[in-house]
Amino acid sequence: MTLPDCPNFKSHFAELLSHALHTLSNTDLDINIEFARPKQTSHGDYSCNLAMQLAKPLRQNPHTIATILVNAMPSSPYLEKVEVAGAGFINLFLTVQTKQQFPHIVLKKNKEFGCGNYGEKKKIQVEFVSANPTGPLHVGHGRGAAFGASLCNVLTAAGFSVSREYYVNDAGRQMDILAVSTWLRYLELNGQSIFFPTAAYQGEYVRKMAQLIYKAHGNRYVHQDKPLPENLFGQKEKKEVDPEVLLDQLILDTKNFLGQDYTYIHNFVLTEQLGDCRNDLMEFGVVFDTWFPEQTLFEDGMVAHVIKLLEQKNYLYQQDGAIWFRSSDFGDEKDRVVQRENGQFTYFASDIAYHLNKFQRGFERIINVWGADHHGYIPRMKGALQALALDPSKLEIALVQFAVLYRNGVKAPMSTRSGEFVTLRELRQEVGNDAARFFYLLRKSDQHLDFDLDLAKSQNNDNPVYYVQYAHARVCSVLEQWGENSSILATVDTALLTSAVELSLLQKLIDYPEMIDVAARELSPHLIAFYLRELAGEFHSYYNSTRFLVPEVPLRLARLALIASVRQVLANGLTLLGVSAPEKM
RNA sequence: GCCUUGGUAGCUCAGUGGAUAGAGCGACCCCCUCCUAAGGGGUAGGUCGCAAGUUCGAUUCUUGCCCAGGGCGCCA
Repeated sequence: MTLPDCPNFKSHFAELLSHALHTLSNTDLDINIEFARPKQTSHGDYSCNLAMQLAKPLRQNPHTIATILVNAMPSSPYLEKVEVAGAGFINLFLTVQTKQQFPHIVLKKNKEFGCGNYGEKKKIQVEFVSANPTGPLHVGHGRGAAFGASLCNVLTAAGFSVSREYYVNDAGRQMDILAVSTWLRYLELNGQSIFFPTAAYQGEYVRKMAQLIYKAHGNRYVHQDKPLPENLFGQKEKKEVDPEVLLDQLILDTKNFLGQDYTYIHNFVLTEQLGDCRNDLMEFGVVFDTWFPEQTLFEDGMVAHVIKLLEQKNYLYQQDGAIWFRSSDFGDEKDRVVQRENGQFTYFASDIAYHLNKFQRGFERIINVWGADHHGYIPRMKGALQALALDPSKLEIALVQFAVLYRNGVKAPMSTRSGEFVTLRELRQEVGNDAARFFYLLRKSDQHLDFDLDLAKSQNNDNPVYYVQYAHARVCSVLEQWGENSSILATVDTALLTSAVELSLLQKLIDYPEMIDVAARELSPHLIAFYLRELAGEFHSYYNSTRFLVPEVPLRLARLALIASVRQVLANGLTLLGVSAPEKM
């Protein structure tokens, strides 16, 4: 017997049971027929609780129903037997021959094994990271990057046409604060004794940018011909003065003072930080199809357009000098400002324009990967979409919790503005890209991640990533010692794979495509990391219990075909996670 | 106060409306004349936060409570 393709056993069995159900009852029972993978092998390869679900509506005991269903089930070439057990479980056992086909399927499909058609080539956009270019990426951003990149890989494998996007906040107040901070440091380099506000960016990288400007242009941006604004000097931060208000005043002063030169400083720091960010992510194996600058939304009038639209639909009003959007009409707790009293549009305003733009680009699904601290932002964004008569269900938000860092058992500060944080680059250098990527995905994205830096940095050999990679390297080593062309393994006889550990390993291979499918449906790339650890574990057991390079040629070939399949699946999974699959360790 | 996410082994965390709740680390005991010991096998370790409810069945769903993280800006 050969399997034509990679069958979806669960849906196949569901059809069989559905057929049986129809012969049993005329009533239209709307029951989802689901299968579980029992922990105990004596409970079969798949088990179904359909009979228990039917017990109440049919008013019969589940065991009787199960027996009737099993007798009415059409036969399947894949099934060895079907048993009724326990309280009324229907347990299905695959034939050994069916399982033994899988090395052939895996080795024939190679990199394609696990790919599915759930996505039906639909266009889907995933926006992630999108950190403000106001400083180096920190380990929190790293989590979003690792999650987003792997999610995109999984969605691609599941058959979507994925577009990866980074939204660049190059137009906001934070960029102004960075530009001013840099200019102040630059003034210091020029011997000016000025006051540096605590609310400005304190990081060392700001001084470095100031030095770059100083080296290239000397005192060009001091504008010695006129006195510096008074606000730069002697401003003790008094308690009654809001430091943010002070900062806004400083931005205004700086813009007025520098005139056209302000644009130079602003663009310089933006280019520097964005370039740094891009390189950092590239080294981390995270690439984007589109870098979308917020600035363009202002330049091409999109923001003005969207404000006008909302105004026409009467969703805006003026109060306290600002313009508000009626997001509370759409379930938000309160209305939100779109234009500040000082005339500046808020981040929210340009974000509405951005999302209108996303919808206009024709994506069937739009996924935003946000830090969980933005969860309160969701109702107003969806509200804005509704106000614009766009379908809010097309927009899905995947929340990623920030990583909370611990150093020497103490929570490490993670503020970009204060300049105290562990950067993604530092983390990558200390634990390596592979370990960092894997570590991030070893827990659910929407869960808090307690990241003990000392442990992570010292972990190295204990890190689960090496466990998985080692399994891959071991297979490579065995195949190398075997020394023949492994392409012949795709067609060798596998009927000699009969031990418990071999059958369990075969079943694990069978599970892979379904695991990918679930990971895509649930936007959960962490499932891959868990799967790989289990597969590697079963392989290591196999390795220790069974010798592969045995003298008997047919047995040797069968076992090599199995471990070559394991290697392929490990490599495929690691690729989705953005982790390398080394041939030697 | 409101929103949100958690509370599962000593620690870090998976998992599931089903059958005997798992892994890694840590502890203890074994296994290299043998394809890489970055490995394997075993032992110990649990009131699945507490209490009600729904259900044939709840650690899983609902509600309440306790504890903890995060969010509640004319920042992004």
